Amino acid sequence: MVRGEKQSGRHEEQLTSKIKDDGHTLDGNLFKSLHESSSRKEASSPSLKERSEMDEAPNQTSTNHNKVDKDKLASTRAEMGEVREENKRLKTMLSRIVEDYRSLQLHFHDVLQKGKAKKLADPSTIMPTGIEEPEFVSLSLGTSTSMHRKEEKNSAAEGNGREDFMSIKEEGLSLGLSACKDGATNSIAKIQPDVMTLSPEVSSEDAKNDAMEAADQQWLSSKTQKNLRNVGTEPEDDIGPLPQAKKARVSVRARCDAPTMNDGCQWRKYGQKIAKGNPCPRAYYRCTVAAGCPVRKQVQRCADDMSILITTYEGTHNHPLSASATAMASTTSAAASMLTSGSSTSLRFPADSPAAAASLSFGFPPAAHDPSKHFFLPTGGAASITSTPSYPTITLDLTSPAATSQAFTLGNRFSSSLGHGGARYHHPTSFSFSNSGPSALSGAAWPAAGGAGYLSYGSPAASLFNGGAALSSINGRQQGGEVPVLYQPQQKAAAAAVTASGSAPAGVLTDTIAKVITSDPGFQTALAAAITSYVGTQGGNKSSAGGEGGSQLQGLKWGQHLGLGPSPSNAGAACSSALLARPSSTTAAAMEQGSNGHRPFLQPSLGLSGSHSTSTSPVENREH
DNA sequence: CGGATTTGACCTGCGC
DNA sequence: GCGCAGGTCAAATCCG
Repeated sequence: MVRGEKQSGRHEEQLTSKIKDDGHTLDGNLFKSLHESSSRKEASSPSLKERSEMDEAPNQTSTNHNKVDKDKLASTRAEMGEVREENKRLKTMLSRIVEDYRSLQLHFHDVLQKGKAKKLADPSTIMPTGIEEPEFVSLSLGTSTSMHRKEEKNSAAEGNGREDFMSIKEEGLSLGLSACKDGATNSIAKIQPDVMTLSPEVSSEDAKNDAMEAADQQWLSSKTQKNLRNVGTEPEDDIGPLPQAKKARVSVRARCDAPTMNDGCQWRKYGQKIAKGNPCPRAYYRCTVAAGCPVRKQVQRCADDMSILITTYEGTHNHPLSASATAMASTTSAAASMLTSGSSTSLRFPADSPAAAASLSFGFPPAAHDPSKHFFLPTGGAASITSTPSYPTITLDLTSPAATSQAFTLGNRFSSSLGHGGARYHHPTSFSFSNSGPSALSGAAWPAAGGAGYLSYGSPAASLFNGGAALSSINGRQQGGEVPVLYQPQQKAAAAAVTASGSAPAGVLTDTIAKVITSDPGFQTALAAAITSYVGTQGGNKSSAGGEGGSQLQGLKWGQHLGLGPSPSNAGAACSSALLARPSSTTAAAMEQGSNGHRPFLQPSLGLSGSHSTSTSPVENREH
């Protein structure tokens, strides 16, 4: 009896001390234990009372024992009273802590909402470099986040709070997101909860990811050895020689009138060379978004068809990316990931599939590519993946020589920079691409976003996604939001917007999308990376898919859909509805309101040309 | 005047 | 070892 009380008292002491220790940093376990202990005491207290009352009866038979027992009883009751008081105290404490926790949570959400509102209201606050932009996404092109993971291990202790924070914010986002703990690489990221590194982090692929990282770092190392004065303090310098591996490249072929495709990043030309077998010079660019960013790109026109621009990306951004650049980075990252992980996915549509017939028409003659690794869709119009063994490269072919009549032109994209007089030419800021059907949008929008690696899967879903993403970026940059409706979830809107014919019926398309998504884990991973690049940047905020469905898709839901969702049709429907979402700047606010203040699925693009006097891509301001 | 581009020179890797 | 090709550097030049 007394022993039970003592035990109970000890338990309370432990609890009290724990509460004192933890203060307001209350976690779920503490909540649980407090609740349990309280209820336990509630349960235990009456039993003690009953026992003491039961003990009272025999005490009346012996006066000797009576005194002793009465003393015991009194002391026991006194103890019980103490316990009850302590119980009350604990309950009060618990409720206070819960209250504090909830008010903090509310305050936190308030702050988030205010920040978003500010950002939406004042586009001038957009930081082109992304340094102070809390919703940028750090993406690795063809690399994993193992570098970050290493640092996570090192700073595991100090990262705990942050991990809790992320877990709160992301609410179980399980698409391979990991908190970006750039550590030395990006100290800013440490204090930016929304800065994340996206990568398909499948545990079984950790080794492969590490290999990729090694490849990347080796490349960086070799570069920095030669170029210490430029990037002397860059963290890559600290990385020593690493196992032999080739750096993955992602090459993009697209019809583009402009000298370069604009991908949301800032590039500086550092060289030009006439490559063998091509009269057109190859231009070399390096990313200037952040000092020392190792990402390079090569731009060259196709010798066979001058209208085709071949852009090859390589390297890993060491800085957060704007939303528009994220589109490129995420897609190319996924493509490179697929490449280096050995996944040679080829999505094949049924021969009679309307999706196959009506969608991807950016086929490319096999002879023009390295025949070593080719993946073509059977319908002729196809996305191709090229991988050269010596230098692993994925070629994303977004060209369609036949569909010039359906050229899709996105003009005046950088009206802001043009308005500032930064650009002398109108044409470089627009581009036209040839495609057909809904995927035409992806083809057209791809260069706008700077990449659409998922197209390499030949999936209309991916195409649509990238189209939507890129279009959202474009729309986000339009002044006053006065942009033509390019694509909408509704089939009617799509038909009205896309003058090109050949749109596949939405239902069939959705069906195909569902099949594609559910049948190919590689695609799931890639698509997940792309989606999380948008969902994830919202820090786990519920994202509205917008459009007619208006379904709110959290990261978790995406994970469920993309992973092993219970229903393939659900997955397809969910993805298609989300992929088709096109929140223009004019509708973004409405969407936000219509979804309990949650942000739309696709955010307006940020920081394309920013405050730079010239356009995002300097080359665009000049004629070669 | 500062920043971006141009362009010839230089470096490196690879094949013969 | 040599030549070639790809890639990079950096001084000169251009441009706003």
